[in-house]
Amino acid sequence: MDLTPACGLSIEEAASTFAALGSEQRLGVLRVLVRAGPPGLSIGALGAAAGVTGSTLTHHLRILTQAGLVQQTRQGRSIICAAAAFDRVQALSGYLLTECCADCATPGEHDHG
Amino acid sequence: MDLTPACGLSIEEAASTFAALGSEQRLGVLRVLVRAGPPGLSIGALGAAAGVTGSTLTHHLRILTQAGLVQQTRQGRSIICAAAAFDRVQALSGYLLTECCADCATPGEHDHG
DNA sequence: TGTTCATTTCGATAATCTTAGAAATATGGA
DNA sequence: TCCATATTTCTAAGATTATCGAAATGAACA
Repeated sequence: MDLTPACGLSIEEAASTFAALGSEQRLGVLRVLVRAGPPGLSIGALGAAAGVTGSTLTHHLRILTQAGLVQQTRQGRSIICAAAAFDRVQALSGYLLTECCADCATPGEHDHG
Repeated sequence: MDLTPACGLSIEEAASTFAALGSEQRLGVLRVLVRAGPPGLSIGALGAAAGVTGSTLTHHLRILTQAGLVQQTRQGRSIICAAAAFDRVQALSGYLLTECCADCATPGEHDHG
């Protein structure tokens, strides 16, 4: 039986991506990063803005990067980080909305109120 | 300074909701539940279908319920669980899309391809 | 090549999460 | 009341995650 969902995320990928977002610290980092926009921020600047530095920041950044939520590019001595949340969040909501609900509901009908 | 986002989720709520989804086991439980649709399933039936039982299931169910992803109703001897993922996923994507990106992008412009 | 700045790896500790068995609680029925 | 069923609480072990300081690596520049 094929369990691969339509949105292209396996249950393992979905879980680890959700887990990557499941930390206030990382959500804070991502927040700074997303607000910084396409140009991104160096890891140093990011750490200063988010209140996380050194090896701890490296740790969280690895998790966010592996989840595809952040992209890194070397620029001179620094490493520039930029958020890539749009696609991921769409894939994530797609995971629950399309994959999980394929049998029981039509996505698009759900209402917020 | 007010950090409350437009989508109504605080960073703490967002993080704990993401964390609730950040487990293959819980994602599996939620999957069964969402596919079961509005009528829901008893905890026993849910556990049997998802391959999780007893205290472990109680544990995961508490997390999902506290995150607002699952709702429980007593029905005779059993407790019926039903998924409430639609609203939450919308709030969650809203969190990243609206709250995080308020300064740098207009939600709605992001494209999947 | 040597120096400096930026980031990572290493190593250790504390904290949190997961899982599960056994006992306890709650509900419905005889 | 007594019994059977359904779920939870208690308790504890094992696994994973978070955090941090110090040393190490990588890149640019004199």
